[in-house]
Amino acid sequence: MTMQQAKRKKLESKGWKTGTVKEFLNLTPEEAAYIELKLSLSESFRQQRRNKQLSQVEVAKRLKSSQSRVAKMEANDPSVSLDLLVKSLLALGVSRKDLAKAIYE
Amino acid sequence: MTMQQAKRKKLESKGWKTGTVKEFLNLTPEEAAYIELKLSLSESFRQQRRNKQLSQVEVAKRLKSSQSRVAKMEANDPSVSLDLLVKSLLALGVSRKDLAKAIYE
DNA sequence: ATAGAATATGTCAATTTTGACATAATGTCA
DNA sequence: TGACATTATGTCAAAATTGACATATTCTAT
Repeated sequence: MTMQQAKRKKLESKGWKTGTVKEFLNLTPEEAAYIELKLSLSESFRQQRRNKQLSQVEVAKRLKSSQSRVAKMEANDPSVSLDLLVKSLLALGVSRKDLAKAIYE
Repeated sequence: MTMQQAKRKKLESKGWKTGTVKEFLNLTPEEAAYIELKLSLSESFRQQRRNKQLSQVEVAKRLKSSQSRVAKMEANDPSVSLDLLVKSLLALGVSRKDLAKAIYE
């Protein structure tokens, strides 16, 4: 399985249906970068939450959000903004440095 | 002039009126981090545009946005999202690596 | 000083994102 | 198995963000 196929599968498995975001392989570089960026943050967020042994309900309370929105953040749902992901990571205590790290990989 | 005073002035001079974002010095660490983050991206954006010798009108065309919105991005207006800033930077050709760099400083 | 370019600011309807809710699906453990 | 916790998915009204427009202000030449 190539790297591109892996990424594609990862996206398709979530809200980013093939038809919605067009074909992943056809995305312009910046579109692709944006989506991958969100994916990275989404994964970082779940990781942070799990490291802290918190349920989605508990995290939601901290963020003054809801369990369903937290689930969507972690599912990389298209309705979730970068703003929300970044604010949430910061709220979980992630430093700006770690954020930068999460963004670049 | 302390560092905090400098930052405060920078924020107050723009849309982030003292009453709106409360007192800068009273912000929680994550609120402060979020605002500073946007400020960094906003500055990076202007820098990118100037390096490319583009007017706001020209950049707006590339981004399929408007001059006024570009001005607001650079003014770090509260109505501008992280999403917009990040998408715009990517559209100007900034790599994910450089983005991470811009975020951490 | 004055024209014209560039940038800033205010407003608004349309679009997007939000928390919340209901409910379904999955996981866990006795 | 079955109760119970956790996570996922769909929907929606409220809130936030958007591009666009008008207009004001600032900058840059001559």
